[in-house]
This record gives sequence, C-alpha cells and structure tokens, in this order.
Amino acid sequence: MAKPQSSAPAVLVAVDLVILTLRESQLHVLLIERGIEPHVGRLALPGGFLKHVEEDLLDAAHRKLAEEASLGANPPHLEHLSVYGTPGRDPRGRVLSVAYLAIAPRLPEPTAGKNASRACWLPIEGALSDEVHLAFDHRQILADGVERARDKLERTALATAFCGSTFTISDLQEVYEAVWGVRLDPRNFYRKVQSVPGFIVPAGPTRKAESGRPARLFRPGPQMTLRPPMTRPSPTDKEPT
Amino acid sequence: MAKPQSSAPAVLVAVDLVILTLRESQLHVLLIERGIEPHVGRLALPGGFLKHVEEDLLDAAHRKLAEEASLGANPPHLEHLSVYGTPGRDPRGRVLSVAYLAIAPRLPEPTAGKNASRACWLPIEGALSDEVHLAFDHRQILADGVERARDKLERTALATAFCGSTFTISDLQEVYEAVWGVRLDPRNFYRKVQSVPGFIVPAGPTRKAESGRPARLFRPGPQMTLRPPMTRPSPTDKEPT
DNA sequence: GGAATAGTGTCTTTGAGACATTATAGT
DNA sequence: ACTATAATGTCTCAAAGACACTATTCC
Repeated sequence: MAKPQSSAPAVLVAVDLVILTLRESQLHVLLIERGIEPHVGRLALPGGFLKHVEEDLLDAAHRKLAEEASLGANPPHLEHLSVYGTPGRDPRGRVLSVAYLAIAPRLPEPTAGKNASRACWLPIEGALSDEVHLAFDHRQILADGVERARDKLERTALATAFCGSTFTISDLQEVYEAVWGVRLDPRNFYRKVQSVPGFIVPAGPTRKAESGRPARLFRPGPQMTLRPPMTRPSPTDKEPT
Repeated sequence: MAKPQSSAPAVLVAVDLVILTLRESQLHVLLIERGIEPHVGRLALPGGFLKHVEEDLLDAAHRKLAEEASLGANPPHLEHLSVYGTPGRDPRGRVLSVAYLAIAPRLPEPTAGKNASRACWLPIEGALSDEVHLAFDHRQILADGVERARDKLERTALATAFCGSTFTISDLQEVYEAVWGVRLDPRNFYRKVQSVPGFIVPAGPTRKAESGRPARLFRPGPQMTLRPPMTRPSPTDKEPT
C-alpha cells in the first residue's frame, strides 16, 4: 500500500450506531455509558474506531452491532446515515464518525460491551431532552437518525423492520404511531396498508390474541418502496403527549 | 493533538462533488479529466484530499467548488450525500470519500482546476451510460446524487436551486421535467406549484419574454419543505426519450 | 349477556389529471 | 390578421379522512 505523493492528512475513523426499537409502544434508542475517556460516564451511541485499516465500514457497523447490542445473529435493517467530522468534536484528534441507522425488532435486553460500563434502552424524548447530555455530537446524530426513520416510514417498508418475521396490522400501526408520534385511525390504517401493493402479504390464516378478536398475521412483502406512500399527518395537527 | 491510546488506524479523506445544473433543458454534471494518477485521463467527479488535518468537510467541499468549478462566489445548494469507503477503491491506500451534492444555476463555463486537465459539463444519461468510464466508484456516487436530487424535488424546494434568483413557472417546470425525465402538463403544474404554501412567491409584476405572452417572475419562498409534496408520475408511465 | 379488539362499508372532501378556453405579447 | 406562450376554468376520478357498523374471541 503506497502512501500518497502529496502530504494528504490522515484522520481517525469511527463508526457510530443509532439503534432504534419499539418497547412498550415507545420508540427507544440503545445507549451505552462510556467506560473510557473522553466523556467517561456520559451516555453515548454504541460505536468505536475501525479495527484495522482495511476494515469495511459496513462490516465495522455489523461488528459493533454484535459487540455492543448482541444483535449479530439476526441482522436487522442497517443503513448509512451521515458523516460527522467537525474538527474538535473529539479531543483525541481529528475523527470522522460514520453514522449508521439500525432498526431492530423488540427482542433482547442489552449486554454491556467491551468499552461500555452499561447499556440500556432509552425513550427517544428522554434521550433528546435537555435532561440527558450525550457524549460528543451524538445528540445531533440521534436526532438525524430519528428524522431519517420518520421520513423513510412514509415511502419505504422500513416499518416492518421494527416487527418480527410476522406481525398484525395493529402491530404495524403501533410502529407508525410511535415513530411519528401521532394517533392514527385503525380502520383507515387497515385499509390503507393493505391497498399498497407489495407492502405486506398474509402469513397463513394464523392468529394470535390476548383479548378480543384474533388478528390475521402478515409478513413483509416484496416491495421495499411504497407506492403510493403512507401519508403522515401534517405537523399542524395536534400531537399527543 | 494526542494520538489515541489504542492503535486506531488512520485513513485518507477525500471530498468529491456531484455538481448538477441545467443546460439546454438537460440535466448535466460537471466532470473533470484527471491530470494525475491514478486513472489519468479518465473522467471523474471534482474532488480531492483534505488540505490539512483540521479542515472542515463542508469547507473542503466549498473549496473544491471554488477551485474546480469557479462556483465560490455564489454558493449554490450544497449538502452531504454519502460516504464511500470500500477498501481497495483507491490504489493509493484506504481512502474515505465524503460525497456532496451541489446544485447550481446555469451560469459559467467551467475552468480547469489544479489537478484537472479539462473540465466539462456532461449530460447525465451520457455520464451514466456504458460509453463513459468514470474513475474510482464515481459512477455509483453520481447515480446516488441524481437519485437524491430526484427524491428531494418531490418534497423540498430544491428545484429553485437550479434557477437564478428569479424565474418563471415555466423555468421551474423545465427543472422538474429534466431531473425527473418526464413531461408534465403546464396547466396542472402551474396550478399545483402555486397551491403549495411558501414554495414560490411573486417577485414584482415584472416580466420577461422572447416570444409569446410575458410570464410573471417568482422568487423562492420561505418554505423549504413542500406540503403537500410535488408528485412524480409513477415509473410505470412512459418516459420520453 | 358484556368487554375488547378485528375487520368492513359508506360518505365527504381534497387533490391529481385531462383538457377547453381566454389573455397578452411579437410579427 | 396569425403565432406562441401565459394564465384560468371545468370536469372526472382516485385517494384520504371521518365515522357507523358487523364479526369473533374471552370472560
């Protein structure tokens, strides 16, 4: 591997993850309490430096997902979010943070990773409130990740990534309501979701209940992009607290 | 600046630009013929390594915009696109390319920059066709940039970035038709564009002509996000060649 | 029977698309 | 007059939203 002829500066590259899931009808993000400097004790997004110079970015993201969230086995949705590289964002030098957005179904309680003293799911509103001081510029990264998820729920089948392999239409509605922070009419939602070609397909005449009439089960359909899109109520409408 | 305690690997960081504009009702991209290795003589996106370790990414993008496209004075729309870091994408070593999308109004003929023998505007179809072999993974970056522009035309006022400070509704329609590659009904477009609150605002009762009835002039409105969005004809419809 | 949730039907309003018509310039 | 483009109006159809009603489970 040859060095460049001109003196191009080299920087450190980190990978950070915004991992979202649904817990008790609320959108949550996985945060860790940092165990090393800088920002020891602060809450931060899971992440870390590349392992070696030739590690692929997506591989690194998957590795972090396994290390710090125990989500290596069932790989959830994972996509590039953005890059954060403001000089001075990390006291250790010039660091580029390549951020990824991951969506996971409910599943496991988090286990503490290598550099993390503690890992926990936090509700989004809490994590973005003034009460919580995230390390580095992770608050901005988190905000961008949530915004990305809100956007993609409209025109892609991303919502199914929050659910397991099969789900009811109510489950799906729960996702939309939690991520968007709105209430939706179940009957219109039911009709709408089924009218979008390829969004969801019936998964056997199976059932599931707890109280009330059993619901039909569905699986994610072949279509990743929704046409026509799911429409989000305009922000001028009321949002429930 | 302290080195990290663990042996975190350092990589080279480049900034690459997808600069789009409209020329003769066609979407064009600015490409340069590379003057240095690797890929001498190949067409490539404008870009280059960070100048020094502390240079901000957005600053570097603006610098490249000025150096290689003479677009420093009137800063057009500029936004982060994505990151490309596959190991092996650059023979000089591990290189992260941070890609930016820039939208510019018509204006100037390009001038050759430092490392560029030649700079020119190429129609998108040509640049993405099999005839042209772009350097590195720039074909992918370009495709992503065009896709981003097509998307953002739907729900943001990005189209106005293609126009000057004032423009007619026909000018705007030209932008949508060129970027989307479709024909739109002028009357429905006229009505639609004016019905979106804050998209465009009248810029004096001024006029402008060439043949036919003079058209009213408009300026970009305060609203960057369009509600309701401009709707793109579904790809199942015919596309004109 | 009642409670709770799933699923269907109907009406109204809004907006997209097709297309006719009028208005204002140059020649 | 004629041509060309701008701007407005009208109609139809499809989809979003509001909401009444029926269906199937558990108690």
